[in-house]
Amino acid sequence: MSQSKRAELIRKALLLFYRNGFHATGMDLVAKETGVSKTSIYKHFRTKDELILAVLRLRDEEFRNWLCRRMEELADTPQGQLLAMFDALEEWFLEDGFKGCMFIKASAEFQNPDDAINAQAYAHKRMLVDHFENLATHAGAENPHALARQFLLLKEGAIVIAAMSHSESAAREAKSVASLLVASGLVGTQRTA
Amino acid sequence: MSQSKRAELIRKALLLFYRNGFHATGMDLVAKETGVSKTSIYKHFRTKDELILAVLRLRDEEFRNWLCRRMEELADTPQGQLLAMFDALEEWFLEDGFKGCMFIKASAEFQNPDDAINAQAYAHKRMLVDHFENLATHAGAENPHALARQFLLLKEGAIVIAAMSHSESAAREAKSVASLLVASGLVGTQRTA
DNA sequence: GATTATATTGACCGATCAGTCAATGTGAAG
DNA sequence: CTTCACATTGACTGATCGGTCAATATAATC
Repeated sequence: MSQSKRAELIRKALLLFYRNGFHATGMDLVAKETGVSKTSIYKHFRTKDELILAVLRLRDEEFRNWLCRRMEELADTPQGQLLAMFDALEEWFLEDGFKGCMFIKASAEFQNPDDAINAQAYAHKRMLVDHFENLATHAGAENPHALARQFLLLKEGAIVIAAMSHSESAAREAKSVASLLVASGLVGTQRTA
Repeated sequence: MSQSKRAELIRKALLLFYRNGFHATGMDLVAKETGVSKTSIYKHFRTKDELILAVLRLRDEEFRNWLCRRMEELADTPQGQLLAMFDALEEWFLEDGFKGCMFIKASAEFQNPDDAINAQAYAHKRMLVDHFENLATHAGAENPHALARQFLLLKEGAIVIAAMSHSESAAREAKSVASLLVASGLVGTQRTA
């Protein structure tokens, strides 16, 4: 199987898992939708869980790339980019087919802490918070780590509520809280940039 | 089937669904664990979805009762009770067997907005936010509705992160943000109570 | 105690689950 | 053109899925 074929298989599997859920999506459906026989799929992924892990790797790369890029495009200062995250989230919430965060859902369906899927889902969040902390540091925050964790809190809350309420308004609500945090945590540093 | 037997069945089913997930928990397991034959179960619940709805009704009642009661026990002013929610959440996160929010997980596993399970999961959140809004009103908040929505945001974010990280620290982080919100949204009203 | 209505049951249904295997197709080396 | 290594396949496995049914146990009525 060529590299591109494999990538396309993972991408199509991602859509199926994202739309229908992990347990609710059978490998027969994955085979039918991708046009690749189940035997071939199992030649490249020893188990369904391994396919899910590959899907999560792709999603992690694509989502973090998209979010970080969008934050950079929407603002040109560290604190501006932090706040712009919620504008990017709002765009995401408004997309057709938005169905919440794939990692939250993966963690919810595979709750065992020893499960590789569970661990990888959380790893995605840790990488995000690391990025936030970098930005917070460059923004001159008093406590970059704490600020980053608070931003993660707001981001996850907004995603969950957006998915459950089928509305994008949580993005703006989260941003208003985030603005307050930035104003409060950057006291004494450049706040007008 | 007596009322108590039925209630016990729902309670045991709740534990199974909470621990293993909805799709991942088969009705055969429910029958085995409750000691009630599958046929009897289906005499009282026409489908698995109806059993899940009954489970969610029980969970909604128990969880909201517990949270509201705990908030009242931990503080005696409206704004104190709002903030005490995060102390209550921390207690919950520290409980053995804490596995996140059942309604978030139900919404994640049944994503179709037309699905009764999806609707009922969100209804739970709306009832919570109504309670928050009541408290915010009595606390003299400038914009009780907005404050309530922000509290929901923080609560859901804290739950998701606590479940994913297998740690209770998100409760305190959320409370620190909430304190800032209360201090900022109650300007001009009694703030020392 | 006989009769009737209701609960409950184990066995069973077709469909689907994750995963496998013998057989076939395919492309490169000789 | 042959051979050989490998990729791909449809058909199949036993287990489990949600849900049903004829038969049995139970309890109330007369």
